[in-house]
Formats: sequence, C-alpha cells, structure tokens
Amino acid sequence: MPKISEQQWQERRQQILEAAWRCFFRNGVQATTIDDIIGESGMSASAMYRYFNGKDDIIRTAIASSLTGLGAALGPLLTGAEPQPPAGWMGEMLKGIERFCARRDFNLMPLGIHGWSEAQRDEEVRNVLRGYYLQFRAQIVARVEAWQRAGLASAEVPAIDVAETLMSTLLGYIVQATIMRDLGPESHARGLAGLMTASGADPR
Amino acid sequence: MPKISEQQWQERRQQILEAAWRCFFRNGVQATTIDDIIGESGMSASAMYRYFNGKDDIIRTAIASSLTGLGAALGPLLTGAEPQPPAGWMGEMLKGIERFCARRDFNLMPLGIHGWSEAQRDEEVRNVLRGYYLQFRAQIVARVEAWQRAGLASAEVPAIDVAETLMSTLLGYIVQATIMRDLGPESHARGLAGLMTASGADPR
Amino acid sequence: MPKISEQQWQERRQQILEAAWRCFFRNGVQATTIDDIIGESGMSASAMYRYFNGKDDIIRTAIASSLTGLGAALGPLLTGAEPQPPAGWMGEMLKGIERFCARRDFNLMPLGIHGWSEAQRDEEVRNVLRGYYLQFRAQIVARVEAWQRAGLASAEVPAIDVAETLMSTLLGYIVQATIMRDLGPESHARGLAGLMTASGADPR
Amino acid sequence: MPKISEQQWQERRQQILEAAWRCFFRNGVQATTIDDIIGESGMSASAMYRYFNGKDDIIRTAIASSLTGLGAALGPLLTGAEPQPPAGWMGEMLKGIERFCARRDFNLMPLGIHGWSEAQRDEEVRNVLRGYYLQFRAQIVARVEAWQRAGLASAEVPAIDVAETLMSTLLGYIVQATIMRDLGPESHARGLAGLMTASGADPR
DNA sequence: GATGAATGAGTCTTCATTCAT
DNA sequence: AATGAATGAAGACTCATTCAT
Repeated sequence: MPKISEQQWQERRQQILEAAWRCFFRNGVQATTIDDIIGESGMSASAMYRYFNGKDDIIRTAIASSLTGLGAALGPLLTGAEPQPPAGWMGEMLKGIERFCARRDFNLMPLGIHGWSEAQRDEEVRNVLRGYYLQFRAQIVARVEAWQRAGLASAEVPAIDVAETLMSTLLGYIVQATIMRDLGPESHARGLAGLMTASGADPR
Repeated sequence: MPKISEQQWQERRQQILEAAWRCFFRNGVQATTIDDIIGESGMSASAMYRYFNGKDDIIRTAIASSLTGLGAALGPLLTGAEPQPPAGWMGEMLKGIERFCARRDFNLMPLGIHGWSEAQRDEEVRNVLRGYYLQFRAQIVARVEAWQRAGLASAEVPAIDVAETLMSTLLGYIVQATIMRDLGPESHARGLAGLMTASGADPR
Repeated sequence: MPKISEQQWQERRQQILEAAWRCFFRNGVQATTIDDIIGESGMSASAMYRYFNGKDDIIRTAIASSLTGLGAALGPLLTGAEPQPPAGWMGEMLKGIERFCARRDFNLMPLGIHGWSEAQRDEEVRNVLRGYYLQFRAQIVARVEAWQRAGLASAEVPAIDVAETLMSTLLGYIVQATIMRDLGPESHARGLAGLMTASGADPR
Repeated sequence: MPKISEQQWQERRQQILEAAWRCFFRNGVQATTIDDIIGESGMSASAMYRYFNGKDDIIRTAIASSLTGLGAALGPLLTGAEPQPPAGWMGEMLKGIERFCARRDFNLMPLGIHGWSEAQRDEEVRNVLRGYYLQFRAQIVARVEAWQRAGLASAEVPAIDVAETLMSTLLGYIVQATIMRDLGPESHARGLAGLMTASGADPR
C-alpha cells in the first residue's frame, strides 16, 4: 500500500476515538480493555498501534478531543456579543452541552465524568482538563463582567468568584444528569432565576 | 456463632475500608488492586475475604460508607432550624464538605469523583449514590422552601428547581476543587451573593 | 498454605533456575520465552513470578548462579598450595570446567557463551561477569607469581600479562568446545607444554 | 532478467548488512528486530525482503560476511612466509583482529560473541562458524609446524594441539576485550613470551 | 517494481480469587 | 480459623512477514 494520506490518517484516528468513546461510555475508562476498543473499531490490534501509542494515548486523546469539540460547540455562547442574562444563559449553556454530548449510540457526559476520575491518577490528564477548564472559566469571567456592567450581577463581587460559581453549577449539572438522570437544562435556568429574583437581599 | 464480636467485626471492616480509601485516593478505584488494599490494611488475603465478598463489594461499601459519613456531617446544616441565607449557607456547606473530606493521609473528594465514574458502569453503585443524593436534595428543597417563606428566594419558582441548581453548585465545586485546585468555599459564597444582589431583575 | 520455609523457597528458586538452564541450553537466552521456562519448571506462570521478578531477573540469576558454582568448583585448583606447573594446571582447570558444566540433561558451557552475548546488551549482566572474571583472574595472578618464584614462568614479564593470556586460553577453550566440539582438556595441556618447552628462546 | 545490475544488488545487500551490524552491535542479535534493521538501512520493509529471505538469513549472512572479511584481513599473517616467532605473531594477530573489528560507528567484536551464541541454537550458523574456524586453525597448524622446524615450538607435541591452544588464546582475548575491556594485544604477546621463556622446564 | 499498512500469533506480566495446610 | 501460595484467564503490547495498491 502506498503512503496513506493525511486525511485518511486522521479518519482512522477518528474511527478509533469514536470506538473508544463508545467503550468508555459503556464500561468506563479503566475497565475498557484495549481489545474492547480494537473490537469496536473493527481494526486489528497492531493496526491500531500505528495510530496510537497505547491505551493511555487513546484515553488522553479521547478526553482532549471531546473537550476541544465541546469548546467549539459552546464558543458562540461564551464569546458572542449578545447580552443574554444569567438564567437564560445558563439554560442555553446546558442545552448546548446536552446537544454536544448526545451522539447516535453513546453520550459524552459519562466520558466527562470518567475524565475527572482519570485526572485524579494521571497528572497529564489533569493538566489537559485544567487547561481547558481555565480557558473556559476565563470566558465566563468576561461574560460576568458584561453582566456587571449591565447591572445583571453585583459589581461589588469579583467576577472570578461569580464565574467559579457558575462553572460549578454547569459541572454539577453533569453529575446530576448522569447519576440521577431526572433533570434538564430548564430546571437550572429556573433555579438560578429563583435565586436572583429573591425579594429580600442576601448580604451574606 | 461467630468467634469475634459484632464490634470487632465492624472494626475489621472499617480497617479495610480505610485502607481502601487510601488506595483509591492514590490510584483511583479501578487501578487499585485487591493486593494493594490487602497490603495497606495489614491483613491476609483470605482474612479480607471473610469481611467482604470481593473487590466490588469493597468499592460499593467504601463509596456508600463515605456518603453515610458525609450525610451525618452535613446533617445539622441541612436540617437545622437557623434561617441562614443562601450565600452563607453555601459557604458553610462547602466548608463542611472540605472538613469532612480532609483526612490525615488522604482526601475523600477524589473518591467521590471516582464514585461518580464507577456509577456509570455499575448500576448498583449508581443506585446507592442516587438514593443518597435524592435524600440530600430533598433536604435542600426544605431549606429552599424556608428561604422562599423568608423572601430569600423567589416563591414563583418551584423549590425543587432551586434545590437542583444549588446541588449542582455543590457538586461542581468538588470537580473544580479536585481538577483546578485553586478555589475555596468562600469563593462560591461570594459568587452566589454576587448573583443574588444584582440590581437589575433577571426574569429569565 | 502456611508460610513457606526459607529452604523450600530456595528449592523452588533452584527448580526454576534449572529449568531456565535447560531452556537456555536448548534455545539460547533471548529466544527462550518465559513460558518455555514455566513449562519446563512445571509451575504456573504466576507461581513463578513469586520467586523471580521477571525474565531479566531469571537470566541474571541463572548466569550469576552458574558462575558462583563454577568459582566454588575451581577454587581448590586456584588457591590450593600445591605448585603444579602451568601445562598440568591448564589441563586440570579445563577438566574442572568440563566436569562442572556437564549436567544430567544439559551443559552449562553454551550458557556461558549466551552470558557473554547477553553482557553485550545488558550492562548489569556485564558487570556481574566482569566482577567474577576479575576475581578469577586475580587468583590466576597469584598462581603465576608462584610459578615465577619456582622458575616456571619468566619473572621478567608482569604476572598480570601471563594471567590474562592464560585466562584467554581457558575462555577460548569454551568457544572451541561449543563450536567445533572436537577437542578436550588434554589438548591444551599438551599445546601449552609444546610452547613452553621450545628449544629456541623467543624474546619477542 | 533483473532490472538492477549484479553490482547494484551486491551494494544493496552490503548496505543492509552494515545496518544489521550496527543494530546487532547495539542490541544483540536476538533483540534486534527486523524493523530496526529496516529503519537503520533506510529501505522499505518489502524492499529488504527482496534481498534477504528473512531475519535468519540476515543473521547468517551478517556473521558469515564478517568472518570472510576477517579471514581476508588476517590472511597475510597466517600464510605469509616470514618466520615471526609465537609471541610476536600473537601480538600481530590480535592487532589485526582489533583493526578489522573497529569500524566507524560500531565494533564487530560483540557481533562475534553474538555469533557464538547464535551458533548454540542454529546449527546452520554453527556450521558456518565451524567451517571458518577449522580453516583458520589449519593455517595456524602450518604456522606451528614452521615454528617446530625453527625450534620455536617443541616438535614432541602434535602441532594441532599447539594450534588449538593458540586459537583458544585468540578467541578468549575477544571475550576479555568485550567483557572486561581492560586489555590490549601487547598484553598477550608479553604473556605468551613469559610462559615460553621460563627457565625451568614443564614436562607436563 | 516498490511501498508501507495490515495482520495474528505470540510476548511478558498481572489479577481476583481459592484452597491446601 | 487463618494463612499466603497457587491458579488460569486476561491484560497490554510487539513482531516477522505479507499483500493490496
């Protein structure tokens, strides 16, 4: 066979990554064997090793790749110019996450959870996640500052604190969505509104 | 009739569970071998099998046991009568979680993450977590209703929605605390206050 | 099973080492698989791993162990007080080596060759061999000095040079014995005598 | 009809053999993979299979080829007419071997050792080595007979015995040179002289 | 004719669990 | 009752060789 084209090479990698996602979705990251992925991808063991250096390489790439995709999917909501207020923004963000994670035969949310778990024991994975999340959070900070200028968030509180809080709410949604499986994006939009429109002030 | 007393039996189990916690903290759940736990606990392999049915049994018990402890630790804050407002409550809850999770030679937060991951592939673990979290959330609902009566949360919004949102914020805090490791309980207390004291309304 | 006794443990190790020797004798060191050794030893794979850390551990121990045995077998000839002259000594040394290497169902000479080969790519093996051989050579130096005092070797030449030369002759014998397989200890005894009893001097 | 000329074909083979030598020198024979050689030679996998039948073919040819070269390099010393006495001859032989084995980026001595090792498990390799060495030894016999006529070796001892002994010394030198790495050709020239010029006789 | 991607048998090693003592 | 040695199935990964392009 002649040398494979760059495009074919990328397609092969993607094929393997998707197989890995399906396996991780079903069994978790650690419990997935390389043979599971090989079987799911329809390739031979050694063919796969031409495209990835090993299990860890697949895990890291699968996690990083899903985060890249998520970042691209949520970009407009994070950097867009329209001054949507917090509660609505929260609903849109979660809808965007749900939409991005739902795939034909698997869902990326559990993979996200597995990624957090993996990050606890693989410093490299943690650094990848950390990098993406910090970037993500920085974008939320910008959004919060816009809200502060518009009077939709208190200017007395550092924007970073608000951003961290909203980030937690987004991340925690994923936990409840995968463990309880009884809530949707609207719930948090309403919930956040319910906190923000309290009649009595809450000066902590 | 058992040779050892019920109390001794429980102590043995606790001894093994703490060994498991330390191992899980260091290596994650799946990467921890039963031999790791045996070595850490100072018992013999077969002795351990008298107290637990196997690895899965240990995992499930370790996770359930930590949740029981956490529930007991946070109980007063959840069911107590004092009408602490949302932002302050958030700070106290997170402080309580941090305090409960910090142990001499390990931290239970990563174990929580591993538990979520485990729940994705072990329905039994998921049910255990789900049960605890639902109970937990129900207690938050009661708290939100108290806030609604006190005008600290909008009565127009179902209390369950607000409770779900706050629950997400609590859970997401754990993610950021274990991945970014750059935030503390106060941050979320301030952040929540920043959202609640916005001058402009946010009618979703 | 209760804890195995030190003696039983050593016997197990010896059992594995002898299996390894047989395999190495037949197939060489690198071409021998750990499964070959396991099969030959009659143990299970995992049982074997209780006694050795892996293939390299077996290789190194097999080589070191055979050298220790050889050193013990040749000790008397090297350190004994009787002033046997060079040619006779050469014959006795080679007979001792032959006797030590001949086992019931294998021969250690090829293992020696494999050890030299292994030493070229495993620095640790090389250091082990080097240590034994230096010690060995030092003993020959002492012997040569005795000969020099008795007039059986020229005192004009450093004893170390003579020792190195004799050491080469001993080592080279092993090469010819395993490649050509057409010579015996007596041959070298005679050959050395033939060189030493030349009528004409040889002042290089 | 072949597309490439006989000369080109030989050049290609030589190119591969030199790549193999470098790999064998670095990693030993068995530990060298065919991919190592392919990478080192700069050819493609299948191109290489046009010039050699497989790994064993390369090994055998690499060993045989180095021996052919060595024979050519030492020929003058072995068959030349000059009546150099034993000790000097020994020094010259070893110098010739050292000179032949030292290459720009590798040394053939370790390959020689690997060849001996390989011969223990590949009868065909053994036969190749054996053939070369027997021829080599026959030439030494002729040399010894010349010494006997010149009184430089005892005529009472069969020339073959002396030749075997000298051959061992030459071969053993290679062992010490690659394992201890602390000796040079002169050492053996002196050592042999030290044995031959003893004042006392050594009638075995 | 030449390429290099693909193969599948094989390599070393580890694991949860059991059972002889 | 308790030990810890033993197991066999499975784990990740590699290799010499082939063959579709």
